[in-house]
Amino acid sequence: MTVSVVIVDDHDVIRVGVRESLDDDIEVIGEARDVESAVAEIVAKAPQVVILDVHLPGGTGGGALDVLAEVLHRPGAPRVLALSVSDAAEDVVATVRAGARGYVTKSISGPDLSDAVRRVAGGDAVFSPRLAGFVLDAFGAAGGEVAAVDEDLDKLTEREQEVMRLIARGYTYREVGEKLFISIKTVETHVGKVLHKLQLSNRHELAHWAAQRRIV
Amino acid sequence: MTVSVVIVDDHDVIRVGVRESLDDDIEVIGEARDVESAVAEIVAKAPQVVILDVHLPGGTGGGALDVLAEVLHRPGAPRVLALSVSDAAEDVVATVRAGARGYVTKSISGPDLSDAVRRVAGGDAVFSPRLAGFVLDAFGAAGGEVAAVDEDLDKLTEREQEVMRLIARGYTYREVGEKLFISIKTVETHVGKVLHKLQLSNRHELAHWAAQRRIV
DNA sequence: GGTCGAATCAGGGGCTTCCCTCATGGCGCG
DNA sequence: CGCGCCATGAGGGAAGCCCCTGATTCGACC
Repeated sequence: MTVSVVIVDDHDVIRVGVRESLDDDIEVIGEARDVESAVAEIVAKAPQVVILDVHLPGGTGGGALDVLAEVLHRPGAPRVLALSVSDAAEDVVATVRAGARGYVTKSISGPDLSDAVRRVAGGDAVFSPRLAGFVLDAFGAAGGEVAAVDEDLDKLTEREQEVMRLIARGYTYREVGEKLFISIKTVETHVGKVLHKLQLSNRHELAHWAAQRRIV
Repeated sequence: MTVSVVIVDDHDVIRVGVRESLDDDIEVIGEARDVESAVAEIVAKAPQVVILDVHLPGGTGGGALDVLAEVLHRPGAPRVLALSVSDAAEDVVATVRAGARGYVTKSISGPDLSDAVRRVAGGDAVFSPRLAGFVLDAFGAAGGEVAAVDEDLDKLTEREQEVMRLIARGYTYREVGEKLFISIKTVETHVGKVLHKLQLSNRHELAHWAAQRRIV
């Protein structure tokens, strides 16, 4: 039985690589390079599986998550296999929570990728060995916890996000104030609220937090 | 005139993608997936151009830099086009200083990649538009400066590197002192020397510096 | 045996970070 | 209209960061 797939990745080179690496019993019926065209392509072509790059330009929720949100709630939704260069726990967990049925890194071999696609099409969940631990930790241990990871960012107001980004990049309070034309004390207030809302204790953790979700 | 190339990348998918994206007048005569086999392959096949992934496993100097060091000093050395997901200034500058004749990111299109290969083969230097600025800054402004970037790390003593790593991870001076069983003042001294030797001005820049070379 | 670098540490000064309280003006919502 | 939320900002304090000078010990090297 052949499996139909749509490939979503913003890098031409990688789309070609994925397409050429897949076995003959997997048919590529569409490709897309950003959030908007991915959604359109998936709806139009209705593939069995979507191979989805996690770091995708466009959209508002961080790329791939937008596609998942848009596509999975429809009837006859495809199974989604996430493909990423990142093996950061946050990325994996967020993507799986958003509905991906598998998550493999780009270091996967051609045959293994084909195998992963077939297994996802058949209903299995597929994870690279080193990622399985993250997923089990996040779901097994947490029990019924299904809180969305991304809502953290939504808790911040516009201004807070703006300040947060600059702080995460290493600017001092003074420099942030000069950039945004506000006083240093206002910057302090914003930073204080950001740290509190995100349950962080200092600017280093904030920088790390932002780096993990590629906000910087 | 056809151009001969060797492709070096640890990801099967990307090697396939690059190979398939190249025009017919570019002949792939070899491939490699780590530092050691890359050097062997390049020496054996003597291609005109090497397409080299910047983040390569193996070796001691951070992957691609090892390959460059090993290959470029020989007679009849190939031209090297660096290929990377990263557009970080440090990566670019280090790679170019090590002898690469071009640097493009994986977001490049197939035709553009082929064009870049041909131009590098012909002796041009090729950089993605957004990277050109970094290169010009690093070389134009610095004049005849050719200092190796990696020697920066060598300038640090054992103890300084140890302290540097912990600071880069966000530990406070006090915490570093407790971890290493030395006083906070000694930590301050070490950090001061590290910052001076690396020409950095605070611990945030240090964290960024360390992250760029994957020291953390 | 003297010199030099590495590692250890102290004191102090100036700035930055983080937290606390408090206050004002604007804007939307019931 | 009052209530809450947001953005703005002030004052003050404890802790952290960065820099400076200066000092001791120890081992390596000539």
